Amino acid sequence: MNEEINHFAGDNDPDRMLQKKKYRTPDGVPADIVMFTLTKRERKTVTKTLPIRELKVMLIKRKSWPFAGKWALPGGFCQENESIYDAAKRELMEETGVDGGHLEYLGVYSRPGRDPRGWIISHAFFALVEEWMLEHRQATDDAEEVGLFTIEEALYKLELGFDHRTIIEDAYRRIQEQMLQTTIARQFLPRHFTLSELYQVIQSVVPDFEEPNFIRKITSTRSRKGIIEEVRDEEGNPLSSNQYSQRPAQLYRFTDLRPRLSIYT
Amino acid sequence: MNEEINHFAGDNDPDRMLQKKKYRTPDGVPADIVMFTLTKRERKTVTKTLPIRELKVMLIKRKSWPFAGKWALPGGFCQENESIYDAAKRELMEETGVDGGHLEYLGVYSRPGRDPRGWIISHAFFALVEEWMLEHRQATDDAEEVGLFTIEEALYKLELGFDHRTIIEDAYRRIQEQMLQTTIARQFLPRHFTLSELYQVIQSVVPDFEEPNFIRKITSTRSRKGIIEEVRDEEGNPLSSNQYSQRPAQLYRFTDLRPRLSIYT
DNA sequence: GTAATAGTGTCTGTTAGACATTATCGA
DNA sequence: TCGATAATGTCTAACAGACACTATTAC
Repeated sequence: MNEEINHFAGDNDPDRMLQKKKYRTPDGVPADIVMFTLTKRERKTVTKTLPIRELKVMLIKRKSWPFAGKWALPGGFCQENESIYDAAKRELMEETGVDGGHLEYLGVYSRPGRDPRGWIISHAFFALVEEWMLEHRQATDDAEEVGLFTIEEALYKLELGFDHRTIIEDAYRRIQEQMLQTTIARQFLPRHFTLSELYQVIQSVVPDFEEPNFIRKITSTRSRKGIIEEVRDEEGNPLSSNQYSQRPAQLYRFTDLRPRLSIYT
Repeated sequence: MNEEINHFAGDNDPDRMLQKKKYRTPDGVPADIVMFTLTKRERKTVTKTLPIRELKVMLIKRKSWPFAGKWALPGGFCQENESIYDAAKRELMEETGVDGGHLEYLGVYSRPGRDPRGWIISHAFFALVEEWMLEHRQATDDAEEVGLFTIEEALYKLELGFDHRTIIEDAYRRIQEQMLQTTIARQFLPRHFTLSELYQVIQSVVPDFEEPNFIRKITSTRSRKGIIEEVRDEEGNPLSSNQYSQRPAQLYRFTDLRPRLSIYT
């Protein structure tokens, strides 16, 4: 607490303060974004089937010092007239050309020496975007190379700049947690979806999620059925889709309900 | 991304960079700590009974500009040679004189104009400390007034400086979430505790947690009994305590197990 | 028909939730 | 003895988990 009191050396005039600082201040506060997307790839089979989905992370290849030639997270410096979240939103907009999507704060990375340019405190976010949103950038901005990588590639095969490997690890842990504890799965699904699609989305983010009775459980237990609901047309007939299967499957959508989880209940 | 590239204007020498920055940088990056404690008050009854527990938050009364005379969270500025977490730990140590305790990152507060001293980006933490740890400060540091308040007092009765009301709201939400989803209850309990004590601790942080069959549920269901275990002596006899009741109650301790929660399972 | 995915029937053992009952000890 | 808290008994309905079975469509 004493630091705070003395930091500005008793000067009570905010306008003159900036010239009188006694302590070193950070050299920059960027927002870095771990952009996740779920790629869809058609399977070449005879009959209808679900596309293969795979979780990917978007990285850029740096052109200048530091870490030139290495892969890193997209990011940009925060400015005085915006919050860190604003900076992240702006950055996301610049990368995708789209305003929407899920953007969530991940944490702060401030280990001394993490950035050779000086005292740079980075704020990490993760975003869930659709695959087509990333094509925007590849088309409009040819200054830097853009790549989509699986988590394994990003973590174990690529040389990453800064402490971005740590950030991606943390982001991966967090998206897995959120996938099971919230309804962010909706970000990777159309508004109406089948339960197989939902199950597949969950599994592509959390590979060891296995629930043999998934459909039964989510539709027939009082405590869980609330988070999704059947889609019906104007007359109240259930809507179904046979886009991915011979037999049509019931369509569902997420409700606004969010159950409260507890280890004790 | 372009910001990042241009930020240092192509200068590749880190030593000279600080003099050549073209953009304004933050004026300070403090760590503010929401210190929670659970006070224990003996009940004056004839027979043995559990003490009354109440969640409190520790605030200090500011002596100087800005917000002189208002209550605020304890905090201190982060220095160049430490991480934000280090700064928070240092601050916690200064306030309590103790090194341990639970300290967890809460988030960043960076709304422009939030601090009249300039561009100040605050990082909030929350800590769980024992009541006696706060007496240290009251004894050794008489420069500023220290107070322990209930959440209701802090949020609705006090005039708080900065955006600290928002921070306390967020911290309260978070500690409630963590109380139900993790085993942070252990921070407020002795190493060995009775199930009534555990139940009471949970309830004092999450008042609307009600589980009439709490004891039954936590001891007899396979999925939940793993997080705690009975305490036994060397011969394997169960240990119990009649500190708070006539009939002795079985003592338990937390295990290291942490169940994975999911809205789908 | 066959293949492929959607969805239900059925069975057993476990859990939830409510309420009554017994246990242990101090005063 | 009574009073207070700890812990178990008991009963019904709901749920979990496994596996077999039926349903709907494309080809």
